[in-house]
Amino acid sequence: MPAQFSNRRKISAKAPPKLSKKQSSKKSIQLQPEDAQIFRGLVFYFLPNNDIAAPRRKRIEKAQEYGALWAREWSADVTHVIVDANLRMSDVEKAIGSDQLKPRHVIVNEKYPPDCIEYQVLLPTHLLKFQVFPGPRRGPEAEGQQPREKSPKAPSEHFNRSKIFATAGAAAKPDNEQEEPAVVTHEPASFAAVEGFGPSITTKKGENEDDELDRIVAEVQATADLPLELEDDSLEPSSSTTASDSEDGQLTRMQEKKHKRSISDVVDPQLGFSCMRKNEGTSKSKNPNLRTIEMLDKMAHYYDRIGDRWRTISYRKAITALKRQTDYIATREQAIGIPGIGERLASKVEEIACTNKLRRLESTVTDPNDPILLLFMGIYQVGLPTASRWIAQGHQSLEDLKSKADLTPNQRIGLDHYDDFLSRIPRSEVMAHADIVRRACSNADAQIQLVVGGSCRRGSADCGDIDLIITKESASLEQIRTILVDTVIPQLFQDGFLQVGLATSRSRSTDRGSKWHGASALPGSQVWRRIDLLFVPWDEFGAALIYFTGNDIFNRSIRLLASRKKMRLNQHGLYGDIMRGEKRERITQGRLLEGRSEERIFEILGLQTQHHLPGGASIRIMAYMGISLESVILGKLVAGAIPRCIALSTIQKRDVVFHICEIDLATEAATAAKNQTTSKWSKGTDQPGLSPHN
DNA sequence: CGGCCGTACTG
DNA sequence: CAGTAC
DNA sequence: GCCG
Repeated sequence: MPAQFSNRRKISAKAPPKLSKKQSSKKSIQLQPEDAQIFRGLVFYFLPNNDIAAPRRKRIEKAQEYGALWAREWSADVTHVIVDANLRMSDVEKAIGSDQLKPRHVIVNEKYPPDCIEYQVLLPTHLLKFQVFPGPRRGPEAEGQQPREKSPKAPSEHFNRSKIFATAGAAAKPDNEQEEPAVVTHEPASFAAVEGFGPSITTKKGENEDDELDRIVAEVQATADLPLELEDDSLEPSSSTTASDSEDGQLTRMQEKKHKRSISDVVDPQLGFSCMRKNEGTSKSKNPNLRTIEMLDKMAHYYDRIGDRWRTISYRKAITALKRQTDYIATREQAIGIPGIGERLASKVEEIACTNKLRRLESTVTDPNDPILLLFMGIYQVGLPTASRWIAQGHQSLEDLKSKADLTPNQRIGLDHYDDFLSRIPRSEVMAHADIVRRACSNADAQIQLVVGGSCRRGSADCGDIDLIITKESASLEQIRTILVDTVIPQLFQDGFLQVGLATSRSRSTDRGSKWHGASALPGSQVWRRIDLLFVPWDEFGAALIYFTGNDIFNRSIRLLASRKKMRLNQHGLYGDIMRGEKRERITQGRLLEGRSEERIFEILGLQTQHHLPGGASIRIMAYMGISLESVILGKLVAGAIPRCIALSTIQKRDVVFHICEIDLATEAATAAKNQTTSKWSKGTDQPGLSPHN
């Protein structure tokens, strides 16, 4: 549905017929001279979005004079939401729908346009004066909230002194500091934190689950100082200093009293949990660093937009690291200890903590093409080069692209389903899609196995797309692909489930195709979802699981780790005896070390997964980034799917987080024997790869 | 200072 | 090959 | 951007 715009320039100059009908504006708008049109290319959506009230009408007209388009209805083209002063963030969400609000949307109050006009420039949008305040009773730390200004100095000094034994409790709150409510939430929040990961995971949590969680967390605390060293630390020997330094900063008050270097020195049962339930639908993330993360995220997007790949990665790494901090990071010293955060980022973290803004960021927003670039890059199959080219060609809106730009077929589809592909998919819907595909697979071949990968497998409450890993015991890629391509996929098209194929390895070599990217829609739904199928030969299942589960940051880390160990990791397997040339370029293909077992691959890489504890229990560790597999297991644990769980905890080593699930071996063995074939967890979220390895 | 994952698909 | 995506 |  095309948006309705009201702007004389647009209508008269280009006169697309479809836009003309809403041209009810009584008096025509007097456009300012071209070079004064600071809003050119921007699309404003006002709230309330009408010109009934005289002052607002005035503002709207003014904005249009300076080149803005007024979106009469909400649409994908909207770049800015201009909110009346008496409205709050909650009103915005209510009016537009929080699922429609994307990070790329600039939300500012009514003062923004006139101020910009006054200074004849697009002002930074995050300035306090332009901010729309959070709704009533939303938690004092709700995003966009302004923490009280604090002295930049005080926290730093505090930290210098208490570095060694900085516990979270002490660290987060210098004495002279009034308690930041968000920080205090630690305890209660950490319990609630894990909620939402139950097997059914919808959005609501039952109280019984909370109770379960309480119990489990209590147990973790009870057993948290088991003597245990997972020192192997494949990375480097000198690690212990840096590692413990950074980890010390993350200890919770629970461990305050411990002095020995027992597990409690490195284990924080809450660590990592914090990122498990990020963006959980309505309930906001409780991460105390949310504000900082948002700012850094904007910087990352900025660098992405200007094509600075490596800075983008650095920022994203820092964000990942920050996300799993349970404490508010307010100072350079504190931040610099975190792996992935160096001096420069640490300074920025402190700046954000102290001033609640980032000067560097404000100096970036001024390019008027920025919002358009962002808009265009949101299209599936459109990156920076393409987006820039289009802008250079004069395209200003999605409408322009639709009618005038030359698009590849896939880009056309991406454009037609712009909102669909950019919206998040609730976990429950991901499962529903997976179930449909699974059923179709079963009909074709009962032995086919299907695992949901991607962020879903990492435990996210919602996902950007649907990743399905498809394999079959003892089957080759060719066999699996044949079943899918010849039978399952055609059937799913016929059922009306699959809508289109986007990357299907049809044109090229028919032999080695291993992926199928397309779009699907639930019966009765008009919403198209991006769905990726990965065909995996049985022997490569483990490697494929890693590839398709890790986020890209995790995959890069673990592959880098492999290459440092003269190995190579890809979606097919882990290879050894790799010879690399001058610039790390590969000389030899290497020989296959392991491909089938996810756990074995971790083990070979030195990310040991099995440890034995005194008392006959053992723990199994999977090393996914931040959030993991174990989050899924954890959900199952909560539901009692795994009996006799002794404890759960998490350890961070550099930039890898280990989630630990301690399980009573005897019970585990008995259970495993009983359900021989995975049936226990093979419902969607889970996979054989996690079963005790044999 | 130089490296920063390794691969598949499209045009 | 470049561009895009995972 | 970070890291060695």
